[in-house]
Amino acid sequence: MPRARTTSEPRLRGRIWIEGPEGTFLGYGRVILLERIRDHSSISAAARSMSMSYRHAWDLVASMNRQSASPVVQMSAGGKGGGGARLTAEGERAIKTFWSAYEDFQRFLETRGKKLAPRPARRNTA
Amino acid sequence: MPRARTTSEPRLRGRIWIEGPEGTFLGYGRVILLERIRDHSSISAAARSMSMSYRHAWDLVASMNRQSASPVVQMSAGGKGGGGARLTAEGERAIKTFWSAYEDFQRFLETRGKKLAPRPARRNTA
DNA sequence: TTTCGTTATGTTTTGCTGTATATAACGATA
DNA sequence: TATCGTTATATACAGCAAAACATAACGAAA
Repeated sequence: MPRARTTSEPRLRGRIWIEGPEGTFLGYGRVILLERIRDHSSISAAARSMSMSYRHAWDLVASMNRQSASPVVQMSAGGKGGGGARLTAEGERAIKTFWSAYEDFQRFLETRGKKLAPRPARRNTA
Repeated sequence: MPRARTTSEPRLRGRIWIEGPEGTFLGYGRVILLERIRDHSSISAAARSMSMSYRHAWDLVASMNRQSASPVVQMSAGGKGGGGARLTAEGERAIKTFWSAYEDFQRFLETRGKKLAPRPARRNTA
């Protein structure tokens, strides 16, 4: 018995990201992380809030900092509360820059998706 | 010693694909595969030509066929030459549909990428 | 009926990405 | 100086997607 054929209106989807010399510099997940860091003033708290391992979050921040002209997150270890992290002005700009492009992209997907050639109605084979 | 900071003009990049009920229906790799199948009249030859495992290629074709109103590739096992595969008219249309959206997307990336806020020249800290 | 290269399909292995775990360094404050 | 929760970093583990490997089914033609 042949596998069932399941069709539906095809939908155009996609992703965008901003590349730096190491590969990805800013993407959807990284920007969410930056926002959480801004809100929690802590990489570990930000990671916890989105069920991401601290290790992974730290690596992402390090990658972004390396590829940015000036750091997007400023960290400090030790001291009151054990330390913390702070989103820099450059980080704020990075967030704005990405969301702006992201919104334009969503609009592109929406409008271009409507132009996908619709399949013709199935001809009667009887 | 801190890690080297390596910056460069940020570049906007991305991917698009057409989704069906199972997830991806058509993407860049799948379309290349369809073109190779058309050119070689064989799934295995197409897979070889792009260093893809036959198993993987077959799975992709099966996925596309399941999600299309009518199959994009017609296969036959046995017979002269062992059998083969043939791109259908629906498959031809799928290729055209994807490349058309893909080209528009590349244009979007190009034009929108230019609008990425350029970083200000580094201020002299001396 | 044997041969041939393909389609068809199951099983095993590999490689990558992120998670989990552990430990040291840090530094303001009590 | 002892404490505390964070940053910093190494190493081991897990999950998943693709690759690799193995084999059966197929059917035209010799």
